[in-house]
Amino acid sequence: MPDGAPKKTSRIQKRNRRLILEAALDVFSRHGYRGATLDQIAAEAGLSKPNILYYFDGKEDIHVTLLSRLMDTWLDPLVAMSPQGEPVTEILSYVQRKLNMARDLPRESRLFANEILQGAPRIAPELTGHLKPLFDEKCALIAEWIAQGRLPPLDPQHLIFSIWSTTQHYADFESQVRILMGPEEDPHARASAHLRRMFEAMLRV
Amino acid sequence: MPDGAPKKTSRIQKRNRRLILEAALDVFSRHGYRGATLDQIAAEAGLSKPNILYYFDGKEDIHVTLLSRLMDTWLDPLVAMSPQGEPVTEILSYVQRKLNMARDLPRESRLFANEILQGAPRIAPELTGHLKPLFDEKCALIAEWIAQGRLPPLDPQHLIFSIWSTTQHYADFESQVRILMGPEEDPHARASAHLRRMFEAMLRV
DNA sequence: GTCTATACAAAGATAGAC
DNA sequence: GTCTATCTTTGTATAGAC
Repeated sequence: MPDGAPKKTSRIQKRNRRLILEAALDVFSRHGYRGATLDQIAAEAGLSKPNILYYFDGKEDIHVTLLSRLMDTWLDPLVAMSPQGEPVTEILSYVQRKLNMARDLPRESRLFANEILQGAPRIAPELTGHLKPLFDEKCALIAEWIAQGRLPPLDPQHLIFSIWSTTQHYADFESQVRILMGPEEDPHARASAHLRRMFEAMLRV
Repeated sequence: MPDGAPKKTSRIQKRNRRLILEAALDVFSRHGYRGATLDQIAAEAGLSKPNILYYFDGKEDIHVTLLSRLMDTWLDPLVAMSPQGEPVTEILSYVQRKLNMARDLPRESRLFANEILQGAPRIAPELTGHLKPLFDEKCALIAEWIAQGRLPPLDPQHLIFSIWSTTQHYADFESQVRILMGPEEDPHARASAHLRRMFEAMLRV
């Protein structure tokens, strides 16, 4: 492409790839990698199975494409935790953003959960390459806040694990939560209040 | 069986059923229901595939048998939370028992996580029948402690969710934790100290 | 009770017409 | 680019000998 010619991805191609990835997110998040079938994805996308394979090299290609494209969105709330802000506020806001994400993007949460649960066979490189540096950076930030006496002495790594697990629980274990809570007027609001209280208590110097 | 005749389960039958369930726990917890194959289970159990199907009616039969047999063990730590004890001690002990369980029985944790994650299709009745009543009972106990002023006003249901999620995280998301923590001398001890501090802070009146 | 051989179904992928 | 038809592999389950 010497003269900067476009990659020739037509409008219809973009649309179909988007349709496929949207359907795949649905199916993979509900059934896991092995449990998902191309037939289901094709049916949900409203395309034929061979047509799916015209746009992607195969089932695994669809899966890794999905995971890669969603990784940035998934990490956004942590990226937004800023050295400029007030420590307790920053962390409590992070908890809220993460909980909102579990509410708004439960399929994405379950997609990642399925993959990690089975040993992260297809996403380990992304974790090492993208998540780990970000994780280390934010742990260092929290450690600095502690050193400055702006946070009580706590374990930055395990604090982040606790934030992840408590918030994602509402997406990943939604079926169990629903069975145990019964019909609830506003489940998100109660969870939000609970987590704010919990982490507030923990972060008090 | 009028005269109380034994069910005629020979020693070898018991042994083989045990071998199969042990192998199945391994395979199902690593790959999920759909991802697991009878070939793998047979290979790990050291038996032939048809022999597996002599002892169980099929793949699903093995799976539900596993889940049912493990349910009691799984709920033990919560059952042990006693009205007689001191509230804060009882809850902190529960956290520790649950964390120990994630360390000692990670396969069981992942088996349940896989099932819940996919909507609990095969275990919903057990959840409704066994887990729900126990959950309600313990929520009522915590609510009583709060009413007596022995605990701060917190949300019993979400407190239990937070305990489950933070402790099981170390089993269910072990692959991610390992990538992020690197080689660790005693990961369990650090997690244990962190969770004790966190829930202690939260439970302080 | 256990095995070999095999039936049967599901699912990933390809061929080739249009 | 999209389809129908089909190949191939894999996986659950059964038949029947021993």
